[in-house]
Amino acid sequence: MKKVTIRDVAREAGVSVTLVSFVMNAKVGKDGRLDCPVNPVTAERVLKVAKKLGYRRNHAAASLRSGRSHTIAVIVSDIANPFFAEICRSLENISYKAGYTVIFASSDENPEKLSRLVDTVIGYNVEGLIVAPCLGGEVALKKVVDLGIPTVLIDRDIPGKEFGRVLVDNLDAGYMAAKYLIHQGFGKIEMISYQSGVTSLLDREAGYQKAMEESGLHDDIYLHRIAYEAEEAKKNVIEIFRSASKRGCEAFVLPTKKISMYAFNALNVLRLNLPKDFSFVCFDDSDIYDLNKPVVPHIVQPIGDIADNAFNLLRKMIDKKATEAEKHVSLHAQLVLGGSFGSEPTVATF
Amino acid sequence: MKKVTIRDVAREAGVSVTLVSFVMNAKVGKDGRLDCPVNPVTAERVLKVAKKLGYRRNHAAASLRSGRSHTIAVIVSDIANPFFAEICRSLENISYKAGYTVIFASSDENPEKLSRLVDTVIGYNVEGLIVAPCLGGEVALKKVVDLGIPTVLIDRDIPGKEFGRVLVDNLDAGYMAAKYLIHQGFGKIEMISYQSGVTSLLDREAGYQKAMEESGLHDDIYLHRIAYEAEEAKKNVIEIFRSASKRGCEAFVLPTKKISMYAFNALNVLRLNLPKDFSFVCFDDSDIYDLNKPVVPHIVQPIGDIADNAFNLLRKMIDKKATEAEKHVSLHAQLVLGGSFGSEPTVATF
DNA sequence: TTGAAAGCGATACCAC
DNA sequence: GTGGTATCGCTTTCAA
Repeated sequence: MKKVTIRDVAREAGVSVTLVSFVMNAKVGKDGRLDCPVNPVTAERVLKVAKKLGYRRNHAAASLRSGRSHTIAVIVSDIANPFFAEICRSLENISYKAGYTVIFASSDENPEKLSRLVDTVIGYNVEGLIVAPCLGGEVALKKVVDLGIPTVLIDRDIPGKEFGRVLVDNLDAGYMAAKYLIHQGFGKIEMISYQSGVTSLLDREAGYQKAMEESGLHDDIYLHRIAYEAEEAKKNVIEIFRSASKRGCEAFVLPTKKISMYAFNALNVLRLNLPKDFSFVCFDDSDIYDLNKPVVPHIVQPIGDIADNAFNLLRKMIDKKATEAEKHVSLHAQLVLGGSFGSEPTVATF
Repeated sequence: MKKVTIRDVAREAGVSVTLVSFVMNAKVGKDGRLDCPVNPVTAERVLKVAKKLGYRRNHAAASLRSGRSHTIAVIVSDIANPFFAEICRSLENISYKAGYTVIFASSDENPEKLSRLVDTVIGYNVEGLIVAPCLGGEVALKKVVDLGIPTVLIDRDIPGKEFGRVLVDNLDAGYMAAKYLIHQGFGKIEMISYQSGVTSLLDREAGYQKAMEESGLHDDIYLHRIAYEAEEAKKNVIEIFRSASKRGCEAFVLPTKKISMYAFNALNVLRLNLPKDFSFVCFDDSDIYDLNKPVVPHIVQPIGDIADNAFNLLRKMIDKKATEAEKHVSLHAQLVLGGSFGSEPTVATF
């Protein structure tokens, strides 16, 4: 079966290619009729022929001629990370509804790959980019904005006036985590973070500290910094837990999913139990948070909101309608206190 | 900053567009030099000019003219499902290395959306498709093969001679799960599945039954079929567990991650413990399998292999080099017995 | 309301 | 080795 072009349709319908083009690009108005300068009867015929022949617009040709691609690119730092996978799912849905096609790619935290990906998607004439930058990605992204391609940053920030931004307030998230534990009556609250913190982590740490200070617990601030490498990190956390009760520690803020997993592992190894020996506020999502009794409080990023805002902002930027104020969106994280697979989560905001 | 075309490069380098095209499409041979009929000195100059001007091939134009897009589409049934997210990640990596760009999309188990997605990607002149079909996706996919677009099925099978297939042997997977428990000395092994089973589940059930029969446990086969809806399913599973010990049941095969989660939930609700009261073999991946002591045996699909095989098969089909025998790849699932975040998993095959 | 014709930026073919 | 040019399928004036 060979390709059906606009000419085939035109010939078969007995009209010019122009007419066919008009019809194929017409949007259906509110009254259900096509809003294009074509006789409705003719339009109907064209539509029928197109369908009969199985015509499909050749995107390459349309894009080449019009300069528009109705395509955006989404580049995340790791598409296998459930957080990013969810973001991609949402973005794909939203874009699809808005008539945009999405090209996804994963930079795998590699600035060089990011740079080549950027070249590729530029070649696709994408109208805009949504990027979760990897470390060192500044150069590649500078290139994109220099070309005048609207770009929205998510998850991580990097400098640059032209970027749109949809970021979660991580200071607030860390603050909320600690504050919740304080409200529960705990005072000796410790936090376990990484040695080499990225901005998002540093912000969460700052939030924890702010909450502690605000509640007169300045002297109880205890911030651990573990190795990033897994085996080492596991050991570090076990050490921290081994001596924790001696210090009178009652609760932990665990600012990433992985750190939380290390903590659960340590509980296992030391035969400790969650509500009895310690309280946790974890981050992100895990089956184990839900299956614990009671549910482990955890802080999640509003994935749907991130995707919505990122796409809408990008569209505004594409249409050159984004004001400077709109170009920086800050979202609140949420504290999840209950609910599990199948049930609506119980959400709180402090 | 405006676009740089091949003509700009040609003018600046003082050569014809043909030359530039040759150079830009040349592959670097083993000896490090470009394999194209161009004077190396000229080529060098062209390359330098192209770089200076920031030339990037216009993909739409190239694709329009050549009919090739170096693009494949991957359509999964739910991109937020970690299994598919991992598949996508692997596919993106492999394709990228092979010089292919991937368009991802998610049909969200909706045949209509699948159909529209198919239309869209066909318009992109994709050279091939990798699809995890959703229920009712037959029609849309028939359209694709009718157009002669090479298509590889993963995860689920649907009829059709033209499809390539990379599927996991689910019968084998179910067999392995039951066999492992039998080897552990259990006899009263039950399985919890859904009422409305898709093929993959039915195969796993058949595998369980085969293993039981083979070991002379035909009379102990007990296959529960719970509701698909979450709240209902949760209750069903709790009921099953409540009466299980009275029946003398010792172990369960839990053929999906969700069913496994319901089972863990039931343990919680009924205050039962895993090694003491029952043994499980679960499916897929979950933090909770790893954090249990000992690790909960679980069966995983070989994601990397699926992606590798799917892409390689697709390439062969694109190049029309796939024999009929090669068009059906069957992969073995793996039984994971140990290891957790940061450590290599311990894998066994029966 | 309709149609003819000019390109968009690359590649492919053919001539030199 | 190198260059001229028709062409891919569509959108977009512009004219009728």
